[in-house]
Amino acid sequence: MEGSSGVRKGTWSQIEDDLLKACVQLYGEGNWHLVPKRAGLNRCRKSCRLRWLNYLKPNIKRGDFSEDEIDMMIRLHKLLGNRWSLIAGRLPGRTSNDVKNYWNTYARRKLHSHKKDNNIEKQARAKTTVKPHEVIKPVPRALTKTSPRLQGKFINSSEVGVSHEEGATSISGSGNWWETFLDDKEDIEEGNNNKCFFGGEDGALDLWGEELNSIACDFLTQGETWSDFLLDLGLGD
DNA sequence: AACCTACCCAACCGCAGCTAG
DNA sequence: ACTAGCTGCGGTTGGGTAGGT
Repeated sequence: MEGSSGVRKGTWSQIEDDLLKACVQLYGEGNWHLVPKRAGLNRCRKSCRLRWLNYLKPNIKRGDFSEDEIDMMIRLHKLLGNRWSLIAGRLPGRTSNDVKNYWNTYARRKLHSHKKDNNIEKQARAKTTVKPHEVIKPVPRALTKTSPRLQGKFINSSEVGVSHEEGATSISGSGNWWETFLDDKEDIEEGNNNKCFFGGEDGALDLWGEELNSIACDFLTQGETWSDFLLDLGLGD
C-alpha cells in the first residue's frame, strides 16, 4: 500500500515498528523529518510520529478506561472542550487519540440514549428558553525562548487568590465544584451560562478567580503548582 | 451460513502556530 | 517583515470485528 508520492501508508508491520523503536531509542524523540531516513522507513514523518506517540511510546496504557479516568475526562472536556492533547496530558498513559476516540464513542452513546427521550426533552424545553452552555476554550499559547515565564516571571498568585504554604499550593473556597459542574441548571438559573471562566466577558483573568481555583485544585498533580497548571493549559501569560 | 449494522481504533489529512533564515 | 519548513493538533476516514437478524 503506497501513496502517490511512493510513501507507504496503512497499518504498520512489526518490522516497521521495530525499526522506528530502534531509531527513537538511538536518536531520541523529535526531528521527525529525519526519522524516516534514519530508521530506513518508507513512511512520512507524520506517520512515524503518530505511530510512536500513539502506540510505541513506553508507558502507554492500553485497555478500557477506568471510572476515574472517565470521570476526569468528562470534567476536563467540560472545562476545555475538544482539547484532546491537554485532556490526555492529565490522564497518565493515555494518548490524545485514545481520548478522542473514546470521547467520540461516548458522545455517540450519549446521542443514542438522548434520542430515546428526545421528545420528552423537547416538551420540557418548549416551556423554558435555555441558552446552550458555552465550552471554555483557552486561547492556545506556546512558549518561546523569550517568554516571560521562562525568565522566571510567573503569574502573581495573589491576583487569583492562591496562597502557598510550605511549598504546597493551598486554594481557598474550593468545595466540591464538580457536584454542580456538570449541571447546567444552576448556571441557567443564575444567569451565568454565557460567561467564560478564562478571561470572562471583559477579559479579566481574576473575574472568575474562585472558580479557577477550585477547578485547578482538582486537576493539580502531586508537586504541581497553580502556575504549572495554568502554564500547562497555556493560560499563564 | 450469510448478510447487515454498529462499534472500535489506527491512521491519514489539513491547518495553524512557531522558528529560523 | 516576509517566507519556507517543521511540528503538533483536531477532525475525519477506513478497515477489522463483534453482535444481531
